[in-house]
Amino acid sequence: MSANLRDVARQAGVSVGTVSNVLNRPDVVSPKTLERVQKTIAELGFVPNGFARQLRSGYSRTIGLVVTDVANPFFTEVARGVEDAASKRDYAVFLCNSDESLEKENKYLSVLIQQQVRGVLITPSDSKSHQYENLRERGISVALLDTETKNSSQCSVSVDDVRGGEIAIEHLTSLGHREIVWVTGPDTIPQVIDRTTGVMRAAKVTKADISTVRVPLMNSSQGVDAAKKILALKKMPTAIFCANDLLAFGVMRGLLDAGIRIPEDVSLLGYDDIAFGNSAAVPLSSISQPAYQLGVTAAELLISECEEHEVHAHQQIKFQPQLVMRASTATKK
Amino acid sequence: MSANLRDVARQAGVSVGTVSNVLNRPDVVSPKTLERVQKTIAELGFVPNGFARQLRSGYSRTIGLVVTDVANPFFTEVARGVEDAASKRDYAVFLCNSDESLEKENKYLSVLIQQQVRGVLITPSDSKSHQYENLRERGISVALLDTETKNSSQCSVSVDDVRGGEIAIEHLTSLGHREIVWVTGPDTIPQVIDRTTGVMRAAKVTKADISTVRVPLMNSSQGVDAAKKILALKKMPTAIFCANDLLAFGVMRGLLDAGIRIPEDVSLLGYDDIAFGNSAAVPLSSISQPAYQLGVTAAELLISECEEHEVHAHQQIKFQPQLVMRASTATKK
DNA sequence: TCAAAAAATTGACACGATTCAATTCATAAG
DNA sequence: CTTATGAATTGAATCGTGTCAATTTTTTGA
Repeated sequence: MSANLRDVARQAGVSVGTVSNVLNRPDVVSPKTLERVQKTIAELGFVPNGFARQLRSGYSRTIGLVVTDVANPFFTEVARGVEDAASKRDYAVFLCNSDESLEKENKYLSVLIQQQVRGVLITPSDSKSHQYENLRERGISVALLDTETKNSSQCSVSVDDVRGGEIAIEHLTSLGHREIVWVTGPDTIPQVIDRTTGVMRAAKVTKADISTVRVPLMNSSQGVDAAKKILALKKMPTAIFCANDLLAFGVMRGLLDAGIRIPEDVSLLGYDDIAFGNSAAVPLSSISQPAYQLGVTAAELLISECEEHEVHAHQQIKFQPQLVMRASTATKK
Repeated sequence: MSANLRDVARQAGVSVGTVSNVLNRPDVVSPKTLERVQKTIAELGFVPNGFARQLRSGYSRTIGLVVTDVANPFFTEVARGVEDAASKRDYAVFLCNSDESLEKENKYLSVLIQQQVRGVLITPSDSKSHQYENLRERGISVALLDTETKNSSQCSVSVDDVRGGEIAIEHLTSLGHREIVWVTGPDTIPQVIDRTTGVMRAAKVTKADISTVRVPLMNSSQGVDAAKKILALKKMPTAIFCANDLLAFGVMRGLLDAGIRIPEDVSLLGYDDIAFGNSAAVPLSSISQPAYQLGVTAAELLISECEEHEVHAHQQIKFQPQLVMRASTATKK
């Protein structure tokens, strides 16, 4: 059906070995031949068969990316970074969506094994999982994305979530707030755990009073539910900090609908600083993370681990979050 | 390194053909042999090599999804639909982002060919492209996503964009608006072409006066630019219709920053009805499309085409868009 | 018990690219 | 003009599995 290496060789009047060299080591081919073969390749619309190539070399040029929620613009941005970096090195990316469920995560990891990916970039949906060892035994590199790792036997690229939690509380208390509600997801999610740690640590220092409102998923409709819970509290807080912007948007909607003014009645702070933040009903103050950069760095690190397995030194890269102040947080009246 | 078919065959004292049969057609193997071979497979921890398997069979269980902008929540939602449906049928999905560039689109199509995907779901970034025939010649099914096709030799799943354009203008004119600005992207993009057709058709009927503001990309920062262009017009319109919500968000920001009130001074209508619409500074009226459903349907259609190539009848499925009225559009004062 | 039919098994070949030892070609030096 | 040297090219062998015509073994029926 479609042209293969042999067809190209015949058409160009050279051997298959030469065509292969044109593709993989163009420097050893004479310029004249190189040009002729490349022209033939273009004419026939030849594209090398990845399977055959992989069968021979033993390695694929694909990686898997497992995130907890593609619908979250933060992860979309991360995914773009991963894809751009991967594509630059001629890798293709499988995108998998775990929906914060360990079961779905494991299912996708199986799929990735079947697809014989070279490496996997994963945002764990749970703080502990043994499946990763399983992958490594099969020679598949694994790097953690947006999560820090304690053991130095793996790469990780993360943002300092503990510090992020601290910055948030420091910001709110510096505005005079002491009664703060922390709206967050399941405490099995690594980011949630770290941000909570930061929140509690800073609260201790600044003598703030934190009440936690926990929801099962970190999206905007759960945020609306959280708002209801907050409205039902005996005592309304003067500030609310949400574990991500999606939650914050939901909370904002829920509060505004109930006639609560932001930031006059209550300050609202999000996390992630997604692009919609400044288009929101009340432009949302947030903790910003370098999402795209995170993706690029992670992909580069993973691919370098894949290709230089022997000399590769595991790295744990940690970016710093940053406060972005907009209209939704203000001094306590 | 790891055991292969031949090793198993030797160890179990049978031929490679028999081992292959044990794996793929266990019913033709005698129970006695079956058990012995399976035991050997377990002992050696043999896992068949996917590359070789796929190389031989010529088929993979992967599909490619090419969208113009993953950062756009509309496409994210579509992607989720595609992935859920694909995963249900044990297919993995390569996600590719063309950024509305024909060049990037073609590059990704090459990558997908290399990966020997079984089929491709594509949102064309240009109204004409010959590359698709190229794919089909290689036995890769192609279905169009979010784009209608004229010729019945391919599947397509789309939303009636012409009608969407009409609905928008009908809505705005029914509110009394006659001076309308149409903010849109390059007129090479199929959706842009269709929506423009609808806009113009409805404008003729309702005697509305349309001026077009065109930007090179359909994202929110381009929307801000569009707002500047609108502010520079000799005569301010009373209503603005944007080709997607991201543009509308940008326009909204640009206008609000300039002190223009929405909808009091000007009505603003978006397209896509993304989730953030009702969290926006002014909740955005929009034309809604069944994004998730679009993705699910497209994936199912594509996979059925892949697997039942002979008996498959190409279908062109068209969903209908719907007006969602929020606060950003109002009667002309 | 034997021939015919059915079931089970075999193993060479194919898939398409990569590799590398062997060969041919081009260039420079003597 | 010859030889030595390096550059360019060749093509058979290889990766691990699936396929299928051919062969061997087992079952069936009289």
